[in-house]
Formats: sequence, C-alpha cells, structure tokens
Amino acid sequence: MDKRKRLLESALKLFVEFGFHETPTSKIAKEAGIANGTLFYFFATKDALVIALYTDIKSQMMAHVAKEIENKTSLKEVLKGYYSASLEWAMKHKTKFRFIEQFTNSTYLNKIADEAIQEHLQPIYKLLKQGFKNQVIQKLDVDMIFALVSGHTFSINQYLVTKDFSKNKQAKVIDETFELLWKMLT
Amino acid sequence: MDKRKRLLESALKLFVEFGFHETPTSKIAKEAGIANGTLFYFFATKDALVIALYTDIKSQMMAHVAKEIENKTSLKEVLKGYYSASLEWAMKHKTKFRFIEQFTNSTYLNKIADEAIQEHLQPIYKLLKQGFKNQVIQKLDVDMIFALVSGHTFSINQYLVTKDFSKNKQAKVIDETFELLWKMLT
DNA sequence: TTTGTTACTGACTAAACAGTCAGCAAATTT
DNA sequence: AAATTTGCTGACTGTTTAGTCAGTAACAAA
Repeated sequence: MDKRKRLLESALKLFVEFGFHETPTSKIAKEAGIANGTLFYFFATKDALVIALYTDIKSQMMAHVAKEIENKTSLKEVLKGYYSASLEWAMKHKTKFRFIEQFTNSTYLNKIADEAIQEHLQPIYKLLKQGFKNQVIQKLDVDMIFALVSGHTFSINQYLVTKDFSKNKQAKVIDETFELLWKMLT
Repeated sequence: MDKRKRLLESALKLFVEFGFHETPTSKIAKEAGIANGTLFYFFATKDALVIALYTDIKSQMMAHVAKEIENKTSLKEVLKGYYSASLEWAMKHKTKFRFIEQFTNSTYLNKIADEAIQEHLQPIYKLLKQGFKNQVIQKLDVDMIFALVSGHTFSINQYLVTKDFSKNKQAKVIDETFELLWKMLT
C-alpha cells in the first residue's frame, strides 16, 4: 500500500542483486508496480533514494543492537552484546546487511556526513576506553582495537553467510568466535 | 610508450578516484593521451579492461608475497610472511590495493571464475591444515580460521591506511598485530 | 612494386537513463 | 459547491556513453 515503502523494498532487492548503477530507476518503479515519475515524487534524485535506503536500514540495525545490550552491565557482556546482536541481525536480514556492505564500499559514502556514519560507533569507543582504565583490555591504540573488533565481526559474518548453519550452530559459532576475540584483546 | 600499459594506469587512477561506473571510457583514453577507439583496440569491452586490470594487479601482489615467504620454513614464520608481505605491499601500493578492494566488493567479481579468485588462497589453506596436524593451531573449522586471518589482515590494513605512520611505526604495528592474531589462533 | 599487416585514430551512432512536466482524480478546505 | 491541495501518472527529452567502423600511416613480406 505505502508506495514509498514499496519503492524502498524494490530498490533494496534490485540493488543487492545487480548493484546501484546496473539498476535503472525505471526497473525499480516497475518492480514496485508504480509509475516511473512517482519515484521522483518521493525521492528527488536516485542518489537520494540510495541514501534514504541506507539510513533507513542502518537505523533498523542500530535499534536492534541497542535493545539487546540495554540490560547488560559488565564490559565483557556489553561487548558480547554488540558482537552477537550485530551478527544475529545480519544473519536475519541478509539482503539488508549485504546492502550496507555494498554501500559502505561505494562512492556514495562520501555523500553522507562522516558524523552520521561514525555516530553509532561512539558507544563502542567509550566501552573500549573504559576497558583500558580497568586494565582488562590490552593498552593498544583504541582505533587499532576498534579496527580489530570490526574486522573480526565482518569476517565472521562472511563466514556465517557462506555456511548457512542451523540457528543452534550459528549461536555456537558466535559464542566461540567472541571468546577468541576476547582472548586476543585481554 | 606502451599504450596498453598507459591505458591500464589511467584506468586505475580514475577508477579509484571516481569508481567504475562514474568513469567513462572516453575519460580513460583522454587521461592516457590516447584516441578513444584505441581503448577498444586493446580491450574488447570496458568490463574486459576492468578485469584485465584486476588480474594484472592481483598477480603483482601475489608475486611479491610469494617472494617474501620462499625462504621461510616454520609455520609461524610462513604465516607471518604472508601477513606482513601482504600489508607491506598494500601500504606501498595504496591505489592498487584500493582498487582490489573496490573490485572485490563489486558485481564484477562474478564475472571472473571462482577458481581464479581462490587460486592464490590454496597455500594458506594447506598451511593452516598443517597447523592442525601439528596441534599448534586450534582445531576449528579451516574456513573459519581463514576468515579470521583475512579479516584481521584487512582491518589492520584499513587502520594503517588511515593513520599514515612512519615506516618504522608501521613495521611495529604489523609485528604487534601479528602476535595478537597468533595468540588468538594458538 | 605490390600486397598485406599492424597499430591506431576520431567522428559517429544506437541505446539507455535520470529527471521533467502537464495533467488528472480524489480528498480536503473554504 | 467551488477552490485548492495532494498523490500520482506516463509520455517525453536531453544527455551521456559504450562500442563501431572506415580509414590512415608505417612497416614488412612477397
């Protein structure tokens, strides 16, 4: 019913399958069963559509992660909360996550303010800094630690996507790899 | 002099700056100081040019890495050889490495046979399997370990690129992070 | 000398595409 | 009931771009 939503859904599907530039706006509208010009009624340009889709999905993901960690207290628990909530969300919304990856590795990134991208990372930075103080995390450059954490998360996601495990096995891998990460950092 | 080479160089420069689709073949030819049609004399299509550039750069990188490890013997030494040689090469050829990243995250990847992509990974797989046998590396799924190693490498590269350290500091970070990786795996 | 080949040119074309716009029907306001 | 606004349409256009092709100049082979 909601045409704006339908356009976003079709765009997501086609972008992930064919890429931004290989997906004409006409195809997006057609897939959504909506007139050509309507797309430009809702989104001024194609870029605006792409960016709207990105911020939309990103906030969905962030909402999920935030919810998962709200009741956690210890550093390890919170960090694990971040880690497993991100991976679980990514597994549950593969297409959306693939889109985020695509977007992050494209030139569109420059069109969004840096602050907007980095905004949701702030809590993790704080967490890590707190970890230094309490001497539980190795005292290395925060940016380096951060790079390691996101690299780890990213690669395990790739691994899980290719393997297509059962829910149980998935959870087991997430636990196992978090312990590896924790071992490395502490 | 060599026009084919000049086209590849111009393409590399422009692709990394603007992306594949935002770089018309006409601009590539112009940048190289070569006639429009000549590009299609050397490369049948734009895609063929992109793929040629990829395989070209990839083999340069692989040659460097192979050379660095040829005299190493112990498992740890060889793995470290791979790790640091890759990072050193990436730092020395930032544009080329950025191109590889861009390419890997694009739809072009599907156009290259999987075997060609995975071909150079074989030695690392062998290495890791050997590590299990000798009980020095944790007995986890090889694909998982492999994902962790490449994720680690990739993220430290990102870190080094953003920081722009001196050669010395760079080498230090590479050493340090390899030890972290090794600690995690063993 | 003639014939063929190779490397290269740049004007041209056909197709694709983002974005426009005049207009319409339904809902809302006056 | 009239006027205005909103949501939406789809035919159309100007531009951009990958790829073509007829031709040329230099050199070599027959």
